[in-house]
Amino acid sequence: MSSEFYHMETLGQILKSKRESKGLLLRHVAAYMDIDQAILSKIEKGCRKPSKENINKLSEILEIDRDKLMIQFLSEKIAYEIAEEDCASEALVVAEKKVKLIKEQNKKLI
Amino acid sequence: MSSEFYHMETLGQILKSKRESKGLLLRHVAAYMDIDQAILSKIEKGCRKPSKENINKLSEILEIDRDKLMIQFLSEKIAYEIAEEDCASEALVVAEKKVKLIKEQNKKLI
DNA sequence: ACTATATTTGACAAATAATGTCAAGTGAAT
DNA sequence: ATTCACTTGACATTATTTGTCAAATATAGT
Repeated sequence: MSSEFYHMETLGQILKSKRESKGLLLRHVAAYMDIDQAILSKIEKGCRKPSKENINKLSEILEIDRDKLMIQFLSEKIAYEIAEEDCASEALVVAEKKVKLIKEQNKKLI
Repeated sequence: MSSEFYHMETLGQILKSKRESKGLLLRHVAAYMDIDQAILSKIEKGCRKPSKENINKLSEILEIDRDKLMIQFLSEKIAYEIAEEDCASEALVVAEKKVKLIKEQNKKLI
């Protein structure tokens, strides 16, 4: 039933497998991103959160759709933040409504 | 169409209206919570995030269902964090899947 | 096993953000 | 004008995040 999610890739796994499939070393990618390779290693290992700029650079050099990476990044961050709460799922449903509302309001301002 | 959300109350509004309907002053509630009343004022104004302990105390003294407050709190935090992203809604859908997965895995560990 | 190279890890400092405290400020009611 | 409730901003303190570096570990070739 939940088996479809069992092998859900983490952001780090996506990044690492893509980097390796392109034959790039940590230092190549880190140099392009202008960060220490230790940080990139930790991002791949999931011990460190990438910044948005990191995400942008990674999507460029690894040729991964930026939205795909960003969705991965945001969803991991959110899930990690709230998973311990019993009402986590309900909060997400309400959050979706709020996001839609905020977006509509932003539209009107343009 | 989105009018049902138009008057969606914020956490601060819920807290303030409930406090006032109970005839409590900021300093009463703040004393019970063991925080400076300036902080409580900012929480009601939305300029300050309450801690989980704050939420617990508030739900007690204002007699608001703790889950209702927590959902309000978490959903606001999440929506605020990601609303600027185009892929915010998609991220929330993925986050829900991840939360469910994490919860199932936690069950198995018990 | 030795070497060279790639990756991972931990310690530490620096920068940034969250939090608490306080006093001055605003506004409404008397 | 005084009082009371609330709000705001400045400031210090504390916690968290971030960057840097070197040592440790793993991996592959010989």
